[in-house]
Amino acid sequence: MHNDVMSIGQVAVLAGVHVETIRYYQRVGLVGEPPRPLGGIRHYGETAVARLRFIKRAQQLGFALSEVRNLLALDDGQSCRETRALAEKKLGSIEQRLVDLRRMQKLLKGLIGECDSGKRRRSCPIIATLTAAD
Amino acid sequence: MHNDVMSIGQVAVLAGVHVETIRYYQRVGLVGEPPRPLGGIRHYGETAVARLRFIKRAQQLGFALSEVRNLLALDDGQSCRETRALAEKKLGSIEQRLVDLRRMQKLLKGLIGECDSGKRRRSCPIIATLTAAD
DNA sequence: GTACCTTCCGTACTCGACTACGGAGTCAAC
DNA sequence: GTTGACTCCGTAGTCGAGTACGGAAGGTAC
Repeated sequence: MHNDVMSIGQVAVLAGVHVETIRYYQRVGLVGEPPRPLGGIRHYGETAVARLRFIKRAQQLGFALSEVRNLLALDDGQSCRETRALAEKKLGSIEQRLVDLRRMQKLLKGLIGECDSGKRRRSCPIIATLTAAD
Repeated sequence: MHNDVMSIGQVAVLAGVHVETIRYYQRVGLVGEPPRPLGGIRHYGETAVARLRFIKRAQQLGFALSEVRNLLALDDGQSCRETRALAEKKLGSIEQRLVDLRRMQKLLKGLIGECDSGKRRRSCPIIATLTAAD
């Protein structure tokens, strides 16, 4: 370990992803494939692990792979303004999603509360709301 | 309109969905297909519109079609307890999603703030964080 | 009666991020 | 020298909720 002659399986373990995921990233060009030494097995280094971790972290922040691709292009760390712009765009979409989810949460909570209050004896308020003519 | 001899297109307009969506729901058994009068065109009634609206409303509350299917089975409005249980389960998953998104929001905000503070001159804090060895 | 719109029906495709499968080759251990 | 694990590679399938396509038949307006 910690050298430059790792197999794809070792890289996968270190990066915390499945081998198939690495292959998939290679297919879509998110990570490169090291040359294959004459019909042998490809050797990977620490940088491969680092790149995979980068991808996984970005995903955890909510970035899609297509966006991660852009982030990787800014990997030199010199283009802070572009990176910041991507982050702000993502933050905006997350906040929109939060708004939507909070609305759903509120509605559902209200409906569940109505069930509890037992005002409408005859029919379930949730079903009644879903069925409402308007 | 407002009768029981509507075409699928009229139903679609009234329910606010695409014709293809109705067909799709028919395929997956979410809504039924009225009989086809001898090679002619199927007639739909108000109940079809109501059912589609029910589905759309449930979706807006965050229910997946597979869950809507369960809700539809409780459509008599008599099984308030089961309905309530489904709503609470959904509420729970929405709240989990809210937790996740708030975490992302916080992290992203922090990173963007670091960009602004300009503490780290040399490299973009966002990239640096994504790249971090640990 | 014909041009045009809609319906009917089946099949296939979309997106995103993988996961599964299968056969062949490679490598290390025993 | 063979077993068994791992790698390589291509193709195909998964999930959810539709969307697209295309040909045939039904219905309507002029």
